Amino acid sequence: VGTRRTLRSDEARELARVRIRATVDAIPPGRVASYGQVAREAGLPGRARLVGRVLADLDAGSALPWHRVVDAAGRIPPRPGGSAARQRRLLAAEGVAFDARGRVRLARHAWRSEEGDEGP
DNA sequence: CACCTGACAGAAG
DNA sequence: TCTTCTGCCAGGT
Repeated sequence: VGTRRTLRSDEARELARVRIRATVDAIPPGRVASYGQVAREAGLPGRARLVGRVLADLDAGSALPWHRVVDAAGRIPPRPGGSAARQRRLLAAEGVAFDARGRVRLARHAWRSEEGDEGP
């Protein structure tokens, strides 16, 4: 192997990304998870921003359900690119309900990795 | 190499 | 409920 000095950290970073993508992919339809939650589920507590980076790097054709990731309060902050509207549409299509303020009703749609896909 | 930005979160006031 | 501040850390300039 030619360049082995950064191999270790590169591998670690790649592993983190893979785990994050796998976690997002595990969020069932009609449910949402926060960035922080995804990070924790992926075994990377406190690294919500990394989750954001990974999602931001996804290519348009990705099959990952990125729209099921919202912020800790169920909000979908306006992002450059206008993906917020698309996200709302995708979530609504899955039956996700929003409150008057435009926040996802976490009480009904928060993902619980432990349980199946049943809600309150 | 220093410095800044960002698909975040949690504590504090 | 909102603002400010601190933690975290990968990437870019």
